[in-house]
Amino acid sequence: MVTLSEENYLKAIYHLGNQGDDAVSTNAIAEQIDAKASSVTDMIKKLAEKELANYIKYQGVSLTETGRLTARSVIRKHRLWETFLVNKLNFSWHEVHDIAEQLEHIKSEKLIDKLDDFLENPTHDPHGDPIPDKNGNYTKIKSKSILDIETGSQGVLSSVKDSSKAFLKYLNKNELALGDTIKVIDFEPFDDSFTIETKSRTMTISREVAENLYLSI
Amino acid sequence: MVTLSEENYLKAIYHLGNQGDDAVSTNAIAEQIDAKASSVTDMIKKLAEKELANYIKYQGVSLTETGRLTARSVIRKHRLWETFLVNKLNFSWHEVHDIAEQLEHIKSEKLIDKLDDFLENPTHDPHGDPIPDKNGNYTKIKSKSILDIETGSQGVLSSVKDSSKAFLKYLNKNELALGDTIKVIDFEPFDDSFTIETKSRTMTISREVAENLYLSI
DNA sequence: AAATATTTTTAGACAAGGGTAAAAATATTT
DNA sequence: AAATATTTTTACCCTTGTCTAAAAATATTT
Ligand SMILES: [Mn+2]
Ligand SMILES: [Mn+2]
Ligand SMILES: [Mn+2]
Ligand SMILES: [Mn+2]
Repeated sequence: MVTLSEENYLKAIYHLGNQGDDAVSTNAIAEQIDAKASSVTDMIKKLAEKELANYIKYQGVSLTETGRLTARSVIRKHRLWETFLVNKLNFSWHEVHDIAEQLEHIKSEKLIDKLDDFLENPTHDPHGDPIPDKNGNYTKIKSKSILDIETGSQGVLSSVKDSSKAFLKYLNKNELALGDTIKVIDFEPFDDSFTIETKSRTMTISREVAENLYLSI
Repeated sequence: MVTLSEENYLKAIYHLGNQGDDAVSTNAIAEQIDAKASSVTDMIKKLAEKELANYIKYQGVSLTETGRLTARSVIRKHRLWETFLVNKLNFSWHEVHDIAEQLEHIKSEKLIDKLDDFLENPTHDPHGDPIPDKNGNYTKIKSKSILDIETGSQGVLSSVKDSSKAFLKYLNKNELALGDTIKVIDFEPFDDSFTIETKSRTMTISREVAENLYLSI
């Protein structure tokens, strides 16, 4: 039995440490989870005790195979629930994270499998992130940040790196949505800004925004 | 802020004590919640401290108006989720209780309102129990247990008093479902059994079963 | 290579929720 | 009205998950 809190830690380690492969620092987890470093040390010990994590004092923590699979199962639930909230209940993509953060901890294999079917086995959540299948497998759409795309070429907005409410609301305000075709028109070295063109208009975005928009070519 | 555990206690007191009006004994709650009496005493004190319950030592506990509304809100969530599980995810009515027991604690007003709309504002859950509205109001379908119905008359199965897995599976096996028209054909005083007639067949049921079937005339 | 700064761990405390065992209060029998 | 039985409460204890403050280890500067 893995507790709600343990699930949150596993997810944090997974995301911070390249799917749990790389060692993650106590402080990094503390910031992500919004807890103190001492609390994180305690929890890490418990995860190691349960063989969900590999931990060497002062050397950071990574996930065992079981830990990784558990993390993926939580992520699967999180992303399926987000998809439900947006596709079925008509939430906007900036409203769903906090609710999914709760729903991801509901314990029932059957529930999540039936939800998956009900949603017609979606492969990506409302933020363009891939949804792991029952076995934890998924394939990420090959895409590049606008930072790494040559001027003149175009692609389809397939995911956003930052899923914070603030960024998603910025995109809503500027009528940028997943699936939109975006062409990179110009790069301005003075302030590192980009000019992009969408179906409806041409606009300038900051480096910070460009960095978070991923296009598939 | 009312915790998950507090919500479960409020619900128990509500159900055991005539919507929280009557004083409920410590032992009765302990049995319902599956906890020890001493734990119940502790929690009751907390609820009284938060002004969710009225408590006099050795005299049992009832709900305050706030406590009652909170209980109804949890019941509303429970029954809406059960409806979702049966109507949208195709669960059978005997499988949903335990999952709803978890889902009822998800915190989001907006979620439950949108779920309500998505389900097209159902008035009753899969067991025939009424679903309170946003304000905690509901009207119970007027119905009578088969025990209290005269031989020869008929009605529509509108709810089941016992929602246990065992009883619901018995009904499934015997092809009895909400909405079925049932006619009470005979009463046998020897063993208090009843003979009933449904669209498809005539069958004999025990007193214990009859007691749990509610018909609206 | 020291000195200093930062990170991580340890030690000790606390609140929530639950349990045991014994004491106190209330109910039921005799 | 006692005696006995049952229920409820109290007094402690335990686990989970968190925190603060201090100690220890590791990193970074000088
Ligand atoms: Mn979570
Ligand atoms: Mn997402
Ligand atoms: Mn519950
Ligand atoms: Mn129900």
